[in-house]
Amino acid sequence: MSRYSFRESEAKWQQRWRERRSFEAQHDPTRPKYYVLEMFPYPSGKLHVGHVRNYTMGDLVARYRRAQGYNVLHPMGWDAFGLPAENAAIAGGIHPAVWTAENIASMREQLQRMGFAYDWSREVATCHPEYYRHEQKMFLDFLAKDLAYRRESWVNWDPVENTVLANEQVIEGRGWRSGALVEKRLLAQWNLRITRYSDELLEALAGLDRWPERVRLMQEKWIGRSEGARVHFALAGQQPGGRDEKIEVFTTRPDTLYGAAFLALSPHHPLAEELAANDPALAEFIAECDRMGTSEEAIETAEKRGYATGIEAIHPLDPSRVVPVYVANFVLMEYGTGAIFGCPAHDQRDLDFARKYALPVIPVVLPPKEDPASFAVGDTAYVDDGTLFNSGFLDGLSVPEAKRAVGERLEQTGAGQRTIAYRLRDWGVSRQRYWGCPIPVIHCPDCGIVPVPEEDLPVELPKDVSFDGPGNPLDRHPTWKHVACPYCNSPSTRETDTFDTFFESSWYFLRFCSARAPIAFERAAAEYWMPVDQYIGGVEHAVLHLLYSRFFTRALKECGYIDLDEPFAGLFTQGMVCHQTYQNAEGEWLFPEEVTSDPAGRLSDANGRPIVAGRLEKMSKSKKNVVGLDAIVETYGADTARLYLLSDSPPERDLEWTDTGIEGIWRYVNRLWRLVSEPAAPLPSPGGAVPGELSPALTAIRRLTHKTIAAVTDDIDKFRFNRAVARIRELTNALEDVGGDAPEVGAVLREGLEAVTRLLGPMMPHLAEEMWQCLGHDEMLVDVPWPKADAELARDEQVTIAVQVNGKLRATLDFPRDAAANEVEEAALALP
RNA sequence: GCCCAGGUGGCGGAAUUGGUAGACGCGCAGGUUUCAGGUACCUGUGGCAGCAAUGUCGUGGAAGUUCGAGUCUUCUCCUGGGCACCA
Repeated sequence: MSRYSFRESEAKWQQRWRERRSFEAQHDPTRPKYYVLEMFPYPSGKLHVGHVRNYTMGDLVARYRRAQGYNVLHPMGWDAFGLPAENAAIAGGIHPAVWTAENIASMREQLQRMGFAYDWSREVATCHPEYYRHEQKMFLDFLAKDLAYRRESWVNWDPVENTVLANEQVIEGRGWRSGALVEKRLLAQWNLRITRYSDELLEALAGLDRWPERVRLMQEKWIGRSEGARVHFALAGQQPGGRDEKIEVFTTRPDTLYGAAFLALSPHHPLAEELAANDPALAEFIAECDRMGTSEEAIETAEKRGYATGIEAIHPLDPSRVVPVYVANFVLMEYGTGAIFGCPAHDQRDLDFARKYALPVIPVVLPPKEDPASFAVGDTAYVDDGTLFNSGFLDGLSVPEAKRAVGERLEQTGAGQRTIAYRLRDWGVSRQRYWGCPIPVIHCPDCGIVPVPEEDLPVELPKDVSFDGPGNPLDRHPTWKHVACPYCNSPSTRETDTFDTFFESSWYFLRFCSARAPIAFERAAAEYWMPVDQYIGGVEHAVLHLLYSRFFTRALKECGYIDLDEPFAGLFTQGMVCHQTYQNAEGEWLFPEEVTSDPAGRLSDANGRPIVAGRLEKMSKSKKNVVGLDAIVETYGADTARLYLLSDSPPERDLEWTDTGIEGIWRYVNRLWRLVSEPAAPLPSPGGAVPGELSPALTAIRRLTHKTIAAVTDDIDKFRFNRAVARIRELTNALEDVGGDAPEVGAVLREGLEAVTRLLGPMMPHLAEEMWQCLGHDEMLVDVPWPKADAELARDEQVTIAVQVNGKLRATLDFPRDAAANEVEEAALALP
């Protein structure tokens, strides 16, 4: 009994594919294209099985579409800028460029050993000037179109990484990478005007019908559109400086305007800051608000607090009424106008505030079936629809009607206008780090901030930097930042901030279309290949990379690079790979190989101390539940690892890595190999027809073969890879029972074996090539088209009908497919 | 708090439109091979009762629609994920 020798086989076929350049994509507008892309990795050092699961799915799609006749583009590259390289430099004295290059080399080697069908001629690494020079040019174009601007603003400061984070990178008040509590700082920052496309990015989500609903929903929430109105409140009486001041508030409930009991300003509202200049108590209150904003616990337990400024504002619809103006800790400067009006009766937070400061609670929306004379709001604000009352000209209207009526009135009187507010903020892209793309601008004492002229690009990172001081090494570099102003020649300094690394990943899919072009990308190539037909990656990028890329594509369109809105037509978000975790009594994590199990299932470490098996968690170095890819490939080969990653769980769900699971696949691999290398019946030469007259058993095999082809094709189309694998195994099991000397046995067996081989091709490409060759074919399987099921053969001649009485199965009856209904009924009724 | 997704054997998971629940695999049990263990191969495997044919119970829980519900409806519990002083 021979074992499949994956070592020789995998190396052999990888070399053949490379020699024949099987996977190099050619721009050919006469052929239908298919662009498959997996989110490119950060070159952290080693590939882990989570990466491999992602790329195995992408490779399956790429090879499948290729077999279907598409001109497939399936590239790979490296998201090569980022902090770990810089941290390695600080810790180990190795230059980020060297560290990154070494990691890329070893990860490329690992990918190639997996046999992925990448077009390596298009490989890119974002840290090369040949790559990032193009995004410097893009940035200059963005500046010209006012899509990029610099502004002093409150930013999220990560005290561990010593850099700024975008809102999207702050998760529960902590840096998305470092996990450190984020602080607020006022800094001059470069921003990209993503908010220009707020509405478009939101509207277009509806058209992304091959995206997971979940991701679209998350982006929708992130953009956070809300319709409302801006309302102007004039200040009453004597004003500071005697000026005619107004406070502009934003509200989504203009219908409740008559219920207004107070105005509240953000602590950073210009008026609040102005008042604080002459009011030490207010200044102290504002300082207090700033202090508590940062700690997580403070946000959790923060009570709604306000400071009464003593100022009053005139009600815009009823000049006889005035409301007090507070500065309040719960009003955000960044959302709406930084000021609100409070309607305690119909907003819970406003109600809490009003109760605390003894403000009036005036109900203006009457719930259905309530008596206007007796209705009162207790501890719970009434937020639903009803009939307006206590509201002048609005009385009797429903909430939507009142919103419209107030909007119209405000616009007539000039006291406000209807508007739309978004949660989405502009994207701050400045990072105070070395290992990123330099922002191509120069600070000139005479001309101000000026762009680097295009002919001076790229602005390259200096190689001779030191990491032994605090802050940004670029800033400390002795010469790099000192330049003459390109416009007036005055001694000037370069911008030392670099781009957020999401800048690079926002357009790499375009670069792949013409990866060696002297420009960012050739328009014709990009318009042929784009959009990406199938994008595959982790759901953790649902609002980061995926939103930035959608924005970037639109920004590039506005700058005339390409006529395209959406970069990714199809998106699939795969689950994580998890593994059991192990902890000892001290709570220290152990590697799986450090844990042994006795016959009773008790776990212990090498010294016999007891070990507790923890929950399944995403593989991570800190929890030591990682599985080394090299060891797996060394023991079982790439194909076995690939099939395991496809077979055990639905691709969108998390997968638990188990050693016994991969051993099961390894047994299957050997069974397959035996099935073709030692066939149970003499096989006819390839290409022969299967005889028409067959025994019922052989007919059943043929039927299963064609049913399997149809079902697997459908399953792959729908990303049900685990089911596709199960179907192929079912057919394999059936073929193992086939045997005999009659010539038609061999013919049926060959048909089945060839189907199994071709269906497995995109999953286990090396083994499938080996099987295909063993079956006597000269051409490579990679060039063989996808099999087609014969619909006639796949159809059942006999159907089994269940007979149920009161929902309980009592008998089953077999009928020919075209049996008449009454015939079946009669037979059923004839049963005892 | 709000919004999603999901609860099916010991485990991962299958189950077109409501129509034979548990495909495929892991594990487990018995067997063959082996000096032995492991490997490999074969057979069996939802629970309960029974030698068996078979009966009966079974898709988180409760109710409902239906000849018939894992699938549809309502309520509820649990798990995972996302968002959150958003005016």
